[in-house]
Amino acid sequence: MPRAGLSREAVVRLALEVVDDGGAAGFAGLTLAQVAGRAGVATPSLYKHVGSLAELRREVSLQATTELTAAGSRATVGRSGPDAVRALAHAWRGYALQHPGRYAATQVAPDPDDPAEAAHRQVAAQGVEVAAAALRAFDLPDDRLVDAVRAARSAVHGFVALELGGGFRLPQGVDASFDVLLDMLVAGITALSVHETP
Amino acid sequence: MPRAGLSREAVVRLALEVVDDGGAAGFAGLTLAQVAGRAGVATPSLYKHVGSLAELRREVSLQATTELTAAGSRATVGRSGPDAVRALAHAWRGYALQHPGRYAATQVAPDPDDPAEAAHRQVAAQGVEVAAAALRAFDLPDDRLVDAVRAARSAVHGFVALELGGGFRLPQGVDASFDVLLDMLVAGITALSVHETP
DNA sequence: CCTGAAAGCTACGCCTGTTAGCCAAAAGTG
DNA sequence: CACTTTTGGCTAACAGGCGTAGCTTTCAGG
Repeated sequence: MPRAGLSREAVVRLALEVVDDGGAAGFAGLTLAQVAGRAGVATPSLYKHVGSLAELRREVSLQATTELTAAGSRATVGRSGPDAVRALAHAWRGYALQHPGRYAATQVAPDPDDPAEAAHRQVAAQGVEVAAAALRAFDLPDDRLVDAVRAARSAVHGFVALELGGGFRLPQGVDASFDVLLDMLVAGITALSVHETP
Repeated sequence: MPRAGLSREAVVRLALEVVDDGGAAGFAGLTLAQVAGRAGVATPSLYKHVGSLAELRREVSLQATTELTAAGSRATVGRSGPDAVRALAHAWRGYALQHPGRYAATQVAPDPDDPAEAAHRQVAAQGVEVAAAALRAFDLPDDRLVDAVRAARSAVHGFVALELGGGFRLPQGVDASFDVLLDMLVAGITALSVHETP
């Protein structure tokens, strides 16, 4: 009986394939049996490379969050102000539409206390950092910056979540609605900065 | 052996208890075994009242959606314009914070084709109707109204989803951030109506 | 070449949901 | 009141999930 030549990285890669193939429910439907099936291996064999299903899910989540952060960072380099906000939002939505399963994995917040999730917390913080940097040109004070980042994340995540969940019945005009939402967001952030000048 | 005196309604009620006790993950963690445990009954006995776990979940989802729609409707009677938008948003968030499990149940969109989910589709449509009515005073044309409703749902749902999921690390200022988000939303919808006057 | 670690495997336990079939309790009927 | 039918429980069993224990085989290093 020859070996399959698995490794921790290979198992995570196969898990990502399973998540990708499962659509928006791919992350919730991730199962060790499916990963083992793709690897051509019996399920318990995976435990030689991964501690548990929960750990594998954390690994997938970390990978997806890293990708999402990178996409946001890539989209905003060389941009500032409203341009940066729109580019960031489109990058987020684009990632979510292209990788619905991975995007769902992105939305599990890491446990603030678990030391095993330190890396996860760090990359999540980097993502917020990217958003904050995109808003730098608005010159907001710290507490308003927090409000603005939260508003941006809420607007985009809410839209994408509803879109992926089938919450928008009329398929037409979804892109246009997103642009309208971004208009509101940009105008709102701009107003925030204006009101701050004494 | 005495009977437990169950009924379909009683099973759904117990399922709602399980969902409530499970926090934000209560809906995902709903299990027939837990419901049976609360009813003091063996798991297979539930099948005399409910066709499957999926059907029970649909029932819970229908109930929760009905409640959320009612809360929105109650909050907006006698209000219009920005006042109505804010009241609706606060009603949505209030329901989500008070009943995180049921709110999660609210977010599963009914299958557009399944005839068994006709009631679910109807009450979901009523919820959108309530939102559209709250925006009536802005006098938006139809396509802009769709954009505005989507923006409102996206902003509030996104905020609540991140809040419940632990996405906001700093516990302070969350209420204030929500109010800032609503300021942006109201201003954005107002701007939509202004731009429409030729 | 030999030894030991690593990577597979099977078997098992416990948890889900679900179906089948049995039996007693309740409800309807002459 | 007695009898029959329906109904709401039960146990047994199966499939499929995660996870553990222990065995065997492969591979790498001395």
